[in-house]
Amino acid sequence: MPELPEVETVRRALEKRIIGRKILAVESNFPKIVSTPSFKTFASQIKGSKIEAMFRRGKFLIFDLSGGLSMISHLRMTGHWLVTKNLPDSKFIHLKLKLSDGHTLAYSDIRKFGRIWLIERQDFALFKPFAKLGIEPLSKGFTMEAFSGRLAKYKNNIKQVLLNQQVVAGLGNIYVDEVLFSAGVRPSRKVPSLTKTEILKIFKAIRRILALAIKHGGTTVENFTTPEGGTGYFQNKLKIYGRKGQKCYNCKGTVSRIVIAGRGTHFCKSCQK
DNA sequence: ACTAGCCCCTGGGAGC
DNA sequence: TGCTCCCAGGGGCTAG
Repeated sequence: MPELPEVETVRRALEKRIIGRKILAVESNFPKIVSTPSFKTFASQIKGSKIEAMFRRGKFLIFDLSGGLSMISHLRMTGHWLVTKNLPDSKFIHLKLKLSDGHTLAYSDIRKFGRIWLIERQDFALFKPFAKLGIEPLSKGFTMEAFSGRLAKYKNNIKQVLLNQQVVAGLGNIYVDEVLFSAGVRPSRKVPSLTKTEILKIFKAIRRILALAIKHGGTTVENFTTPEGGTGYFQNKLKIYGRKGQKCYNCKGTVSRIVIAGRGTHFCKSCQK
């Protein structure tokens, strides 16, 4: 499932290959993939525009287009972007953008959870999914003060709070488990029970693990691939996620799996207090 | 203002 | 082998 490091990996790969290209034609077999505006409006507005820049905010990808428009994409569970001259014939490809250099920029999504939006750049502030988005964890604004200040609002368990995009933008199920293992904190711990030292450990782990995961091109579980069709490498570095029943790397214990907030949650009973 | 529960989807694994 | 059932999972939405 694409989280911040996977989305950043996609952004970097796309940036190298599509900036400066014009969108010549727009096609879809599933118009609902475009959330707003209507697909018809979307298609007519982006046709002929040039892709000028690419950004990421949390798990959102932003394509800045000429004419003051931004196309925004969220991959949710199984979304992919592909750039290719030989597009495979796939029922999972829901959007095809023919580019001026002969490549097709295509969006594929098995479960169709992902969504695409088109907004006027001047209306960025009105774009609802961004309005409540939390701190960008790799930005300068992500300080221990800012982080603990955000946490102070919540009484829930730390796993659920870290999954909440209003607190820190971009963490998902895999990296929350990895962060809490690294920090030695049980996912079920209520936020008010955390000591300052524990919060500091979580804070540092967030930055360290996300940066490391980006360095390794993200994590491929389920079916994350880069726009070139390659996989990430961070799955080989996972210390706790998906390791139910296996030996903890830190101690002789066994990795446990429980469900918190409807998410599979992995932790070590002896290493995480 | 925060929290719980439901919903969207499909491939794949479990059970028979 | 092949059928049916059920589940994961991000985030939007509604209700409490």
